[in-house]
Amino acid sequence: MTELNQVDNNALSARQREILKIVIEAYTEAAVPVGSNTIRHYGHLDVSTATIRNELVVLEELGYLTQPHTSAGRVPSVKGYRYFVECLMDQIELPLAEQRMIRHQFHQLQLNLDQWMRLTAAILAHNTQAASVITPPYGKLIRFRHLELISINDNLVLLVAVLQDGSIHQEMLIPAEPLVQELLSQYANRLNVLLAGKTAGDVRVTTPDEGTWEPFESTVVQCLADLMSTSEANRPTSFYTEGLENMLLEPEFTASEKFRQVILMLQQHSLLELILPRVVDANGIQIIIGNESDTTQLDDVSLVLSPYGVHGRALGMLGVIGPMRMAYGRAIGTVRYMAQLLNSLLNDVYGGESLAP
Amino acid sequence: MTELNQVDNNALSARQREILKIVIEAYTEAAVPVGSNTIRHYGHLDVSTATIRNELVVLEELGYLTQPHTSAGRVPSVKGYRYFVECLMDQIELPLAEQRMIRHQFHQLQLNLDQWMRLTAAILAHNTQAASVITPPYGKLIRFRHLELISINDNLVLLVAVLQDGSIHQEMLIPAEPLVQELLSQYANRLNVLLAGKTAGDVRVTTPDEGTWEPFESTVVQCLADLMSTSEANRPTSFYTEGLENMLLEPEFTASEKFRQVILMLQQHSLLELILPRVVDANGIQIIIGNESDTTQLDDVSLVLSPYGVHGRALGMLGVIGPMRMAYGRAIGTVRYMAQLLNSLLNDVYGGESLAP
DNA sequence: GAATAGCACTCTGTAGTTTGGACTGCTAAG
DNA sequence: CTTAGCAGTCCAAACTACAGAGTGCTATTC
Repeated sequence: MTELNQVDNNALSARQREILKIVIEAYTEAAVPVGSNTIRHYGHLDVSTATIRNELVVLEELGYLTQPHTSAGRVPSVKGYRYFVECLMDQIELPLAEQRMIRHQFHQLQLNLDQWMRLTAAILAHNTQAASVITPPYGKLIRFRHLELISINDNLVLLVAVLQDGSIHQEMLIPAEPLVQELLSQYANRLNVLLAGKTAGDVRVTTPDEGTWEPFESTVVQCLADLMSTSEANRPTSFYTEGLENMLLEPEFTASEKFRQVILMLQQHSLLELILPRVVDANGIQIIIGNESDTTQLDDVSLVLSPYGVHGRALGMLGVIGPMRMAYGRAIGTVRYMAQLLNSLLNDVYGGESLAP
Repeated sequence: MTELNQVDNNALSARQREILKIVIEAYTEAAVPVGSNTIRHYGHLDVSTATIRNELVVLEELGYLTQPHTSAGRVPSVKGYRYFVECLMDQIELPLAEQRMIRHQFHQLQLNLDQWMRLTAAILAHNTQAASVITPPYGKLIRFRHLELISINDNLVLLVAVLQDGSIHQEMLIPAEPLVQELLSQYANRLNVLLAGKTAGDVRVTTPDEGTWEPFESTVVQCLADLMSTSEANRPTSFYTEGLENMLLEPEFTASEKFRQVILMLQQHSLLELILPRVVDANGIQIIIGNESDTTQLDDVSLVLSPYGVHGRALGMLGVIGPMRMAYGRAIGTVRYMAQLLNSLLNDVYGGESLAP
């Protein structure tokens, strides 16, 4: 058995894996470097501390652990965390009672994506004691579905556009001359027929069956096309965050400079530019630990993120941001459940065939 | 001259005012208790430090200054700041060049309240190096203006409602049985005629001229009334914040616990419940310094807030949150300008007579 | 050869002490 | 009223001493 493990130089023995797991779990709890004594008592390991120390040296040489200084305990490295989440971690599913409670909270809401997102953010933050993040779902190649033109006053028209990913957009337009509601409704009808099911590009080049657009119709088409391409430009303009205050409770962030980087990153939306595409293109949960991302801004945090949405049509991202020593098991369980829940909610609502191209 | 001041025991002599002003300005800059020596050089005061010290004792006895400990310099008290903003402060108007630049940024946006609010928050935060806050404007007694019903799919109808304060609301409804768009449009027309100009309460009790509502019409009326009363419940559900990271740069917030309180307060929306009514009911800029508010959560910060909106119809709040030693002059100048700017933008758009009841 | 007991060594964090400096308040003189 | 001078207070930074936690190594046991 043991020999088998030693054939492959990079493989860890069962005992080494056990020790690595204990180090990570203990460090996650206490945020203090873990020494051989702690390890021995934590997991009822029946070997002496000297033996454990020998193994620690090996684990350190292999890069799974680091030592802040001689004569301190060990701290997991990024490589250590990575190995942990891939091979050692106990998968935690959200307890059924909790699942039921969460579903209950959702059923008390109306059919409003915004409210769903807020609740999701709140639950994620509360459940993981970390900061949470959620973007709205956005489509890749969105088709037009329906528009309305509403006269607000003589100088102002409200354009409401519904796209096939279920998103709703509103924009104010200023007509060159006052237009009565009746005329606006005519325009809307004509446009609805002509543009139905078209993509942004097609919308832009559409012309009427005969004659040309009225000036205001041109404005509307132009605005609609812009709005659709922006939506496609794979960057939701906003996202919700909750639970930032949780991070301030962690010892590694009381130093405030690291925390400041996190806040900055959230406010600059660099998360969206850098991480979102990666999460949405993957399928399943993405775990990004410390410097595995390409930004130094994220060097001191870990992310557990999942795509969600109506598959093939509109995808968003949700997840949590926490210290590298976050409770990955719990975080993953919660993120996975929330993503599934939103998936099914969205599919119930927007998933009917009638939305298909 | 001097005697005149001394007649009233509570009035400060010109020199005392000068000294108080210097203390506050120096403390605002350096965040370090201010001693008699600093005062002498800061303002080219032509008296000895001993004289200044005598005056400091008086100012302290009157409650304008405090001493962190014997043999430290003086720090302004809440009363001191209050006197400063009311009597001593140099009013700063935003430089014209800056005003122009800001207007320019706004003109590049579309007619979209959301975008205006974001830009405002960004400008406020950047300009004052503090955190900024802005709520949407909300009405007190809102009247119905227009609605549209849009069929999303067989089981889903989108209700878009425009109210007379210019706000737009959307809600998803599930009809008991599938309804075609044509029928929905009929419903919408009928409702638009019957409900035009009504308040939430009136909407709720409206019945058709003859017969009764169709079941789905009832649903719509119900939903509309709910939505309008929520809007009136004088609590915007959301607001924007920017520049939180600025606060972390201030020495008083690196201690993180105070900062945590600020974040908590923002996320719990207690700002809305506690402060918003007070700001909106007042007219003009409100300055709240430290414990002048009723929440201990705000004890360590100051707020400079202003109402904005279409007067008598829809009001919101905007402003900044910073340390008590914030640069009040600059903050007030910026807040005032942004409020005026939004006022005029909103009035241009929503202010036409056609919106009047 | 793997596991272990024992021991010397290293490093940190904390508590106690010292010292320099920045102020103040008071007093007496201008 | 103003000011120079001075003694006294308090803090913050620097230094020292020390206990505690933990390691790595070596000699020994199984």
